[in-house]
Amino acid sequence: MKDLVSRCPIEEVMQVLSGRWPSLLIYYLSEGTKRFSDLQRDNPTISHKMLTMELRKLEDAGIVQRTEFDGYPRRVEYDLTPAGLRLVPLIDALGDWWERASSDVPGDQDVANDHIKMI
Amino acid sequence: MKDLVSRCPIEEVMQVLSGRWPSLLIYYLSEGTKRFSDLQRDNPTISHKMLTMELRKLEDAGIVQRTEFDGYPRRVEYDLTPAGLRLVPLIDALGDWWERASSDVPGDQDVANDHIKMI
DNA sequence: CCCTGGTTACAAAAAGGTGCGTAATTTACG
DNA sequence: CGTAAATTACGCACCTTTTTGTAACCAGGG
Repeated sequence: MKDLVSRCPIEEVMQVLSGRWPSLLIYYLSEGTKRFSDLQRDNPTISHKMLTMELRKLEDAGIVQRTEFDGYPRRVEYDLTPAGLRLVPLIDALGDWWERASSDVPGDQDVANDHIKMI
Repeated sequence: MKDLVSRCPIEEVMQVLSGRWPSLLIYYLSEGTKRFSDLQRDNPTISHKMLTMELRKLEDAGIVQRTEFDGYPRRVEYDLTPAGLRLVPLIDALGDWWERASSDVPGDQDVANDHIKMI
């Protein structure tokens, strides 16, 4: 999904939120300040490279604040920006919508009902 | 983004909403019933393969209703389901959030401000 | 050599595009 | 009248592009 096709804000948000990681990272960051290695522990299946790339993307989008500290083992902290914090409930609302949609569709034959609300 | 990593509803919604097309298709379908060829006209850059695949995905997710009519040239209609309709305002809220986030970040050097609200 | 956070180069995998085939019926043409 | 073409919504096979993973390397203090 390289570039936009419609110059509309919705397509733009989806461009940054699309993919497996953005929402997960935002969720874990909503718990509070995290370091690179914390986020690696939080989602063990993300590759090193993906984590840096996704964090940069979120930083560029103004969702995540990156703070670098000088020091012995170099230390970098990540937080949600105020805009990022405002985004959290919107993402939660999508999760709630999905839970409801999965449960009240009658002929929903798939495993949609054993989903666990963990974000 | 093949399979899930966290069994949480948010990751699941993002799996179906991720990408360039889902939000656009939902937007166009929120205008009312559309046929395959209508949707092709609405977004001329989507390939027919992508369009069928994305519509199937949205159908499987319970967002889109597909109705096939017998006839001379076969006719198929697509609508939003009730769940799909409930989703629309949530997506709009993301667009609004993005517009605000783009405008009130001071050091935002990119073109975020000339975005046009069209969804 | 270790640590943390990161970059780079290369390879694998996934996403996406192109074009052809198909159904059933109408219309167009010689 | 017989035949060919057009229409609509795809499925399939093949190929290119984009994304993601792997692994190796870098910095600089301990």
